[in-house]
Amino acid sequence: MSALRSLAIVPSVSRVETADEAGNPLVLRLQRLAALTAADISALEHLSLHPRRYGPRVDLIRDDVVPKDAVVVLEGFACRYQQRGNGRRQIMAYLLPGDLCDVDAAYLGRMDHAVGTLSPCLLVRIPRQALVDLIAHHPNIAHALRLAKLSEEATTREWIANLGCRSALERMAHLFCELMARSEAVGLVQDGSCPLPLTQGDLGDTLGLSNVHVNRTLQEMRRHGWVELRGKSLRLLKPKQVQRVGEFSPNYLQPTSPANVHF
Amino acid sequence: MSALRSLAIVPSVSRVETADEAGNPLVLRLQRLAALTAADISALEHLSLHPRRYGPRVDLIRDDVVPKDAVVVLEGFACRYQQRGNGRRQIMAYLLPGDLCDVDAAYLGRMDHAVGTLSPCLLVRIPRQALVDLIAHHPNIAHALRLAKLSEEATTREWIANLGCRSALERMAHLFCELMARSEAVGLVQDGSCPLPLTQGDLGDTLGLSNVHVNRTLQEMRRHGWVELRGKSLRLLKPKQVQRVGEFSPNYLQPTSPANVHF
DNA sequence: CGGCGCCTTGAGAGTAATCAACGATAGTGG
DNA sequence: CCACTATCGTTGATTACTCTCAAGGCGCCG
Repeated sequence: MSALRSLAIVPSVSRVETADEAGNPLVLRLQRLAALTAADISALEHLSLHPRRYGPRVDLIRDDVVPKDAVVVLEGFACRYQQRGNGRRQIMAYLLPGDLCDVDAAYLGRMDHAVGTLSPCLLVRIPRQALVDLIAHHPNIAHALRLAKLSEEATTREWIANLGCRSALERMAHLFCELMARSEAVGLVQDGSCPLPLTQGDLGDTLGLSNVHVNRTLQEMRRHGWVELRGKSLRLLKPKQVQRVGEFSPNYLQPTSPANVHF
Repeated sequence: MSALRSLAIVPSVSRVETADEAGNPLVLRLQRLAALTAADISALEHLSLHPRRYGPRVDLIRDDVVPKDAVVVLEGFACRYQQRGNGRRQIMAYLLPGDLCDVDAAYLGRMDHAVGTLSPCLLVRIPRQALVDLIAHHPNIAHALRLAKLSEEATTREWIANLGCRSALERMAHLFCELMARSEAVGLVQDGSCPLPLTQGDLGDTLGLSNVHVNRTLQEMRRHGWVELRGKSLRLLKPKQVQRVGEFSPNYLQPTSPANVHF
């Protein structure tokens, strides 16, 4: 893995700070999952050429619709969610920068859930055919996308465990650890802080808690000196303790192919 | 869909009741997802030739291990689960007859969860290579497996919604509806009853409830006259009401390709 | 027959939801 | 520039759902 990482290192002196200041998050993400050639990287960057800005709380793919293309998040947080009859909303997955939503759009029928932005976002929509071509001509990318998908599935399972057998405090600790790790993987951690552009209501809809209880749980975390929330960013002051409380282990976020498993 | 179904109908007079009395559940399952040729069906049946019996509560794939092959359930219930540090177990998916576990074993690294039987089971393990060959030579099966995977993912998301924003009674109602629908899809519903070879403890580990509360919730469902639990089978006496309470809609269980969506 | 696992019941404790109100903040329009 | 409004965060009081602990019953298998 460290071998793969070193491929990603670009001398920062020579880098121009462009629109994507920190590098293309999709490239950063997939580079952690498979070795990419220069051609692979430029193909990915080509995909991200014409992103569009979206406001917060905007639906990208509505429930019950047949999606036409995939979505890549470049900036901001989006999510998969379901609006329930009793007025409640359940968020079933976060889409962070570098995440690709519905790669197999080609095989998808009607959506059983919606996809929408949480914060303001910079997004690219990728037509079905472009995705098919990409996968056909770039086996490394295809492999990385498969692993990314496995990672998403594992994350979904982890959320089930989170909701099913942890207290409010434990759930929140686990979620914060996950967000920190995922942010780190796409270069969004600065100074030990990662972005958290969510309202307490959003957190509640994620963790199955009321916004009032989210508020009190956050206060408890602050009281323990575990976390600091300032602006829209999160800092873990005592990462080890938060991980222990949330029973967090980052393995599920970075799946490896059998070929890569040596020990 | 009804066109697909009719392909599956075999004159029952001419059928010999063999070990798999009700037909191969894997075939039944995949036939609902794609049209299969006689060659496809015989290939699937060939896979299931040498099943093995397992007792209840037996681990099939342990946590933290690199799985070597996929598993098909022919009889009984298995599950994906995670054992948590606090002594709790969270079940993250049920594997019913006809379900194929870890089709992409070829791409899987270490498991982040375990797979084990709940009830006594009849199972087949399918070596990686056999699966790769099957997919390569049977495009219809490959397609059906993709849809089955989508169905599993949708089910996992649905469980998140179940845990995150429903009461004990609602969760249980939803789960029972799902089990009934999935059983129906593989010919396991007889007389309005489907198999439910689970203990109340298993249900608790699925729904994020204590076994005591599962017991009381079951009593409430019986008191309402909604369900009947006898032997190890479940009958919905007032299916409509149970569906309403659980906000259940079966769409997520049977994904369709865009090509199949006409209306 | 004894033991074990599972189901059942009761009592009490605790966690989280709901309801209601107020404060802070940011964006909007006059 | 400031009032205005909406959204979000915070707090208190009360309710309710679910858990834990404890004990007894039932049925099955050795």
